[in-house]
Amino acid sequence: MSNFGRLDLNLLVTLDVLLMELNVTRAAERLSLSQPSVSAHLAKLRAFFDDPLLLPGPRGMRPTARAEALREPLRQALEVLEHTVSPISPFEAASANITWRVAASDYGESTVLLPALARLRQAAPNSRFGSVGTGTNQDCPAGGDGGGSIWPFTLRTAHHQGCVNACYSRRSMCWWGRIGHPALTARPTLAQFSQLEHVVVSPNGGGFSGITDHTLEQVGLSRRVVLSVPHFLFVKSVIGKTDLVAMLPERLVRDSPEVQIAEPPVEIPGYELAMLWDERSHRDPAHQWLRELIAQSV
DNA sequence: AACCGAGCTAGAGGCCGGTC
DNA sequence: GACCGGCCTCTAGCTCGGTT
Repeated sequence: MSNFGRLDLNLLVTLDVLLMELNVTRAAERLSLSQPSVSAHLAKLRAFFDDPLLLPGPRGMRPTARAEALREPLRQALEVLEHTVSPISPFEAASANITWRVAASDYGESTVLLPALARLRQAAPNSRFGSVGTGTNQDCPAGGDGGGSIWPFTLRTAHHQGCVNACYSRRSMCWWGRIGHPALTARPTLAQFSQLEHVVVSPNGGGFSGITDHTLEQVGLSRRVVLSVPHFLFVKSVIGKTDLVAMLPERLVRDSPEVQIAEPPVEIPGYELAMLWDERSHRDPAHQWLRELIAQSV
């Protein structure tokens, strides 16, 4: 149809009802239009199809052969359209068969995803769950195979423009070193603390400063960061087997037998545990369901 | 603000089938 | 055949909302 682009698709709805009712007045009532309006629609349809479509007959109208040929394909096409534009149905986790992908650091995996995993498996047994690392320069994930993506424990950066951010927990930082580390029992001054050899976690790779360094900068000091690693769990091994010390999330190492905690000579502000997700996934029912589950599990 | 299109009400007229 | 009722079509004048 060469002039299809100029066709008012509402006219097809009118035609569909006309072919069901075979009566302009009843079609108008069904469409909540006036009878002259439906009559005008019919006139436009006749002009478009270059066919009378409906002819006056005994007790109503009779469809032409062209109209009869249109009836079923039109009905099917409108059903597809109606389904396409109808409101999104609520997410049914029990029967859903989708794949979620979540970007998280190893700390996020152990403290956020692990507690959520059992509930996730129970509530959505037919769905899959993929944990992907927080690599360098990654933008907000755009959504998985019909599921979605979430970034727990990620600091908002320029790469996360267009993401929705929800903080669901505040965490504190503690000073950690190996069992028997002399510095941790000597209650060092701030200057002595700064001279110790530190290890930092840089999930994006290669960074040598963090919240602690920003705090020290404000009092005119800087610490010796001699090791930067991308994974939190590796730091546990490092500080348990060397004289390096680290400022780490309290929950990460509190059950580790090789390390001990000490009060740092300076108060380090805590951090927000947050989820980030693509704005396009914000209203997706499956995505909303997973976000809610993770938030409840933390 | 002017214009345009869609839709409304109200009214007139034509066509058709049923009834007397 | 005349009359009546139901239905369709068209026109006029109006409102309303969107566009220019």
